[in-house]
Amino acid sequence: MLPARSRLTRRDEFASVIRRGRRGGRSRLVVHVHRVPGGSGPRAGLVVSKAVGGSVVRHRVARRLRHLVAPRLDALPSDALLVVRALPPAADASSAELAEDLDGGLRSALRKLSGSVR
RNA sequence: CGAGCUGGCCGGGCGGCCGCGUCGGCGGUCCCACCGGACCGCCGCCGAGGAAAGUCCGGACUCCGCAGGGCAGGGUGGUUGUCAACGGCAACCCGGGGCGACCCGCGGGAAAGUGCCACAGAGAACAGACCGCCUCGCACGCAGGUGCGGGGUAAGGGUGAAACGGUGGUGUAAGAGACCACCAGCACCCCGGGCGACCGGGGUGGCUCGGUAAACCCCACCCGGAGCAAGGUCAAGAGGUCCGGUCGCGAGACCGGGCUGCGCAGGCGUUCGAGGGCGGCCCGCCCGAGCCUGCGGGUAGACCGCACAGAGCCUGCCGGCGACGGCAGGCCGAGAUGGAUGGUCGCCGAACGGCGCGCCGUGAGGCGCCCGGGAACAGGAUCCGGCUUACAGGCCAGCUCGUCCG
Repeated sequence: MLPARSRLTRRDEFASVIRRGRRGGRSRLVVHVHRVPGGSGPRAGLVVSKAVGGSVVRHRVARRLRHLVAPRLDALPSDALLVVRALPPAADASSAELAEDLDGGLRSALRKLSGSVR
């Protein structure tokens, strides 16, 4: 799972990643990636709002996403910040389905990122 | 064996691989004058619920206040206990339901006052003559009687949740607690029992009095306010001011440091006193030079609180009908802060489903096998005691009623 060091914790970091980062949307989730100079390893955060479901459902979705994000984090550059925002259909999706959407969202966000930077 | 009542408990299990958080230990790297700290790795312990939920009560804890008194406001509502406390719990009382085990009750006062009682019905709260019954007068008629008008009457009919006690008799033109007996009910008094709510018995009285207080209200008792974003420490901070330095002829600009903690506008006020203590108001007392409103701006980071030896949990004994209390021994049980307790695979698996197969039974159906299926409600966030609500299903104990056998 995600060690504490590679988590996003600050409110303004979340805000800037969602606001200024590159988006990759899928039906069950949205991936935001932003590069901040001086980063010491990629970090990630999750957003699961009340629209997704009750407390039990939200926690289940967050746990599954955490497990899915962890191995994919190594593939990102060390100055990357990642935010995965779950949408209501994620509530009753399996881990395999979430993985599919995560990979797809990540791919298109990274493509936009490399296009804009260069 | 069937039907039921009550109480308690559990609420998916096992394993492989990969992970997360707190704490502890060991090792390494780095910072450091010291104390110590940061990061990494390995090992070990522990790591969601019976409701963690709703946030409905009660407390612990923290801050504000403590000079009071009155009014207002809120809460509770049979009694006696129990508890840190409670609107909780226990036992009992009363009323209602059930053959019973048991269950249900927002259970003070309606004879202090006020309000409200739909529809139906003639009439609904100082009752009420629609039909009926009785009687008087007049008219008609030989008569039984009929019609019109006046009066008496709550026994009967009909309406209603409810029609102003019930049954029998005396009485009367017909009737009526008008009177009498018994019964029910009410008020008061006496005796006995019980800590008490209340129960049992007797007497007297006028003869009878509706419901609603989760309508106002009355009575008794209780109640300061805000809440862990409480609160504390540190850091940062916009602006102001002072000192020093640099640049500049100068106005000033920039840098560093100290103190303070913002700026602008408007209003009210400084012994004719705003405002605060004071929370709704008043009186009183004390403090007293600032306070209020609008606009703009800043902060919401870290640590402590906070992971706690406690109204703690488990076992046994004792007291008590019980809630609970006492004593002895043992145990230490999550602590995150964008929020850990998981992901994935395999095996086993309850409910449930199947024109499936076999056996038993007259039958509804039951049992076994096979196949499918794959677990309810729901996750801490300062901590406890309760209440309420949600919940697939399972287990245990005690008790009641019925049937059969002995």
